[in-house]
Amino acid sequence: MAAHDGSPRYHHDNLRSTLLSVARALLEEGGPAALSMREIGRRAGVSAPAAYHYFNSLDAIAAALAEHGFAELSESIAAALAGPRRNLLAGGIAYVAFARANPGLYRLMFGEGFQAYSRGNEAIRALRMQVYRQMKDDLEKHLTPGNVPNAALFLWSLTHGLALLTIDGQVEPGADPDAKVEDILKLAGMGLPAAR
Amino acid sequence: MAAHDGSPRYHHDNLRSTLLSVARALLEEGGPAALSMREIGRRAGVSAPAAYHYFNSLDAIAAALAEHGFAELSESIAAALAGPRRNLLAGGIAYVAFARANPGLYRLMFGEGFQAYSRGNEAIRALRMQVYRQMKDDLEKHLTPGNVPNAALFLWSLTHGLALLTIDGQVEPGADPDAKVEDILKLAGMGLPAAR
DNA sequence: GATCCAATCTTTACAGTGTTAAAATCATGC
DNA sequence: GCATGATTTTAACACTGTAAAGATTGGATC
Repeated sequence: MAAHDGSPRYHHDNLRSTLLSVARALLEEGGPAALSMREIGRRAGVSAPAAYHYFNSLDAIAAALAEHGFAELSESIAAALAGPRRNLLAGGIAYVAFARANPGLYRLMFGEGFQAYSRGNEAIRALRMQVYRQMKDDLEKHLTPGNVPNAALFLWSLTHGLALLTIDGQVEPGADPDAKVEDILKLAGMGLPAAR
Repeated sequence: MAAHDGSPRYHHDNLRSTLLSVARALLEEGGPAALSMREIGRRAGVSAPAAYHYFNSLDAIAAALAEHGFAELSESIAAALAGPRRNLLAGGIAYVAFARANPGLYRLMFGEGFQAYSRGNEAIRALRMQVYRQMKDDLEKHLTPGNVPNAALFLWSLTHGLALLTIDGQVEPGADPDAKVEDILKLAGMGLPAAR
């Protein structure tokens, strides 16, 4: 079969990355539960078992997507921390913005997503810890060392919780979502408003 | 067939509640992903379609479990708020303790759990909002009204995030988990420790 | 250029799932 | 004692992930 026409070729050009991008689209359309080997194959114009040449299982595809996601998230936070505002608040805003922009991916990264309680999760837990570490490292520039561990867990819990509640539709978005996030995260810096 | 011997009877005595308790056990063993119509039937000693006399779908069983969970959680929080400490801190500790005691259920209540983005979730979102409302109502006793919305979202995010990170194994438990939770939640009341 | 090889993809098949439809069984009213 | 309605079963359909075996292809070697 000639290679220059549009007819479907037996050898796909770059199947591995096609599979991943198709899977990502699927993930954002229907959440982690919508990831399906057969549907991925279908959309890539290939039969389902073809994917097994590049990934051992559906979980492996999910893990690759999550890995990408962690890299993106980490980079996005780093950019915010190094940006014009140069502070933790900017990092937190970037964190929640990432979740809002990629809700399916964020759920995959931090939700059950995988066969819950199974092995593959070890790698994911490590990647999560890396995000945590990133936050912690920045905190060390601002706090006395003894306070860092609790402060880090405090901030991570707050940001993570806010991100999840946001993509779960439990927060009415409002006109400027970033501003709303900023309002909430600011409370972390000054504690609760004064009692009346 | 006589009814007084131990032989399996055609009519199960109280199948509906048996199904629910079996499902709950399954949920805590393997998380929301482990919920399976056929396995539920198997454990209840009944064939799978039997369950359809009491529930329209697997999602309906999950929804019933979640509903129970919200009632339990709400009651547990209310008890803490009315208990000897009578403050929000006690409520937050109870909240996280509930998640730690019922991780599978908590994930079902607040995770994807269901066919993500599907209809059934409307009821769940409403039940979540009820928990939120409970927290908000208590906050109104302590804050000037204008501050309540943001403070409530702030506290819910923090508590929810901490609960999830805890059951996801991202927080090293330590000797007294409740004390650790208390340490973190206390930071909400006084903001971050002073900069050095 | 012909031939072989390894990589790539397809077909086929198996075990499992949720769910529906029809048939069987039972408990209970008359 | 029998019919009725509630309960449960069996059989079947369409779907899933994945393993095994075969078909196809591009590229290296002669």
